[in-house]
Amino acid sequence: MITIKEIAKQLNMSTTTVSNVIHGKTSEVSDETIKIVQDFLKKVDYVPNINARNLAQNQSKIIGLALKARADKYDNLIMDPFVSELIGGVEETIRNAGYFMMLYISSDIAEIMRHVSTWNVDGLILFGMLNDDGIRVSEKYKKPIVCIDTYSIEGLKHFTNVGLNDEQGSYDITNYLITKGHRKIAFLSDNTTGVDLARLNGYKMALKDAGIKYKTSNFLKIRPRDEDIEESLDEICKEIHRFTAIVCVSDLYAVTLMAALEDRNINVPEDISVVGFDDNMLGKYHRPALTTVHQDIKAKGVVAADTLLKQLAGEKTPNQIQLPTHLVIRDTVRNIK
Amino acid sequence: MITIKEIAKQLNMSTTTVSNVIHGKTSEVSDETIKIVQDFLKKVDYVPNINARNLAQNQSKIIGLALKARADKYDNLIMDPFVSELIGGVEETIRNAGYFMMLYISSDIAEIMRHVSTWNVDGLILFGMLNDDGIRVSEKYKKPIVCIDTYSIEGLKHFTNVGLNDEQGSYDITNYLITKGHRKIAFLSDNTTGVDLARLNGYKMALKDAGIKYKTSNFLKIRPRDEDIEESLDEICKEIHRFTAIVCVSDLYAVTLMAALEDRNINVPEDISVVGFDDNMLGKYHRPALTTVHQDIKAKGVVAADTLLKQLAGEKTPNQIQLPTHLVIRDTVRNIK
DNA sequence: GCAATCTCTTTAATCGTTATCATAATCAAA
DNA sequence: TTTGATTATGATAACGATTAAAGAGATTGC
Repeated sequence: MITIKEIAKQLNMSTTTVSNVIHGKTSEVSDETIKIVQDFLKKVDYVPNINARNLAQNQSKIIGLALKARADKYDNLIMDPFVSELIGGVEETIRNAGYFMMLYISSDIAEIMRHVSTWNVDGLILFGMLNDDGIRVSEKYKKPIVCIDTYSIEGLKHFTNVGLNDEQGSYDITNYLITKGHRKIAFLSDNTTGVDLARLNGYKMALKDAGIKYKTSNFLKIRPRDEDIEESLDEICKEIHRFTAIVCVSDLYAVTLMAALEDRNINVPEDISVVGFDDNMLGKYHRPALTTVHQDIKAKGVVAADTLLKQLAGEKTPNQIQLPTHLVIRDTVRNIK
Repeated sequence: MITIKEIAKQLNMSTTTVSNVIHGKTSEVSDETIKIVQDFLKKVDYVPNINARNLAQNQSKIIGLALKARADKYDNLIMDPFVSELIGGVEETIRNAGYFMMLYISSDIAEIMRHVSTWNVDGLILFGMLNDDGIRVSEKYKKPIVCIDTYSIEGLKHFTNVGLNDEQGSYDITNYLITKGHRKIAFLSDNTTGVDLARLNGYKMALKDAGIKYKTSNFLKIRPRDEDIEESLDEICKEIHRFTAIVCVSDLYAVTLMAALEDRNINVPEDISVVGFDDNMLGKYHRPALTTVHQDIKAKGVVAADTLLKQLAGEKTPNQIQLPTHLVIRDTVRNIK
């Protein structure tokens, strides 16, 4: 690899001049010299040594994307088929801005922060990572952080969050069921924190606005995608007769549930209506096709990256950015009016 | 951020001594000094400046993972839901070995190589990237490269490839159909290169071994996931009556096809049998559940990363590593014997 | 007692860029 | 002709870590 010093020597000029040309400081260099240097740079296929540059400028041009991962491999964001869209959105955006992406998959926010300071990472995107515990660690880190899908109150005070109006989306689809005559509506999820809690609240609010009382027995708890999921599906299917519709916290669970229902000869939507949230392939190719709430997961990545880039450029950004959702009406809801 | 120089000054010793302790060169430093330095390092929470270190050592501890991406967003590896598993496999493996991962999503191999030399990347994993054209560019790059799912003859001469025995997997599932009495078997794919070609060949070979003649009309061409897919599905469904079974090049296409069949009241497996390849969620949650060929996509990433790490350590590795596949018999094949 | 041998520590060069400041050259105005 | 301003170029010190080579003390052997 050829260096600036070597180029300067071969062209009989100083490193400063070469460096100025590289950085387009045209006012400092004569047109003639600029041409000579540029031609030579092209000829020798010069690539800067980024370590030297970053050392001199105390920067890195790296943006970190940290994804939550638990030891339990089935509850691991990277195992979710649709994160790759988000990753793609982030990568594309930051590469267009001249940055690089370093990907961390870990549950240990302290470990990530250590990496991040080692590499002098310019900014960080946290996806699904930030609990109140992580805030303390992240605060030490003086560079911009943007979170995705965080509902931590503490976190929102300190960092920008990009997410959906999960509550509204969930409200809308529950309300859609109600307009179709459903009143006995269950909610299916595997936990009641973060995004899932917001979706649960939207569901509850729609019930309330329709004058339907929410009982805890309306909540169907499914196990995460692990060995016990079959057992919990079995329990859920036994409860099904109490409802005419089920709001699932995600398309994945909606499709999982529908497979289990079909195995037990319970028909969707004739016997029970099912709706999801996310609008991904899983529901799109299912038959009957899943009625669900659409979100643009790639856009989440793009917007988060854009926001971070703005912060790096010194711009102010809002604390909370909510991307829109909309209903996708397909074939899993029966009109029972 | 505290530097070695500053630490040395505060402890009244030289940077060399501090550096030696950091690098565990215990033979060079007295036990007493080691303890003093280590305690101090912990106290001030020292993190090395990686740019300075890499500059001095001419390395980067970065491994690049390059994924093919076309401008056409529907034929883009990162849009494939199941790449994320592979990414996770790579990341986990290299992080455990003290490396970092930089992700490139691009179709321009020259651009990637430029990034890679800028960053002094220690090694590279190419997924779906390497055509004969890319070889020339990659050869200039003197560091280890491991490919995933490459069938380029030229490429295999130069770089290690990690993949499946796609031919065998495809042979096996076609053969399974034959043992169930099928003889009029179509093959569905969107192209005939690389992995898809290998799978096509396996299918053809199984046909041949069973004394069944392959005709070009057996090949059903589906369009990639873009606007025209519906049109091509329509054409395919009209041809369906000529066959009793269809071997799809992937689970994704199998599921896409089955949705289209259902929309036309053609039943699987009563009217036609369908099999896939990959064994992912899509087929698992479909009803009837998809009979398919299993591959471990995360393992691909892990093995590729392991192989690269071995090469970085100076070990020799085989030119070609093929991971096993196996049949997953579910409910989309009818016995017509 | 003196050189030889170990231990441990220090000095200083190096990696490739950037950035500050100084110098040199050119030109115009006073 | 001096002065000042402008433009082009050069010399050199950072940036933070690694590392070869030299130096300083302490210990040993004869």
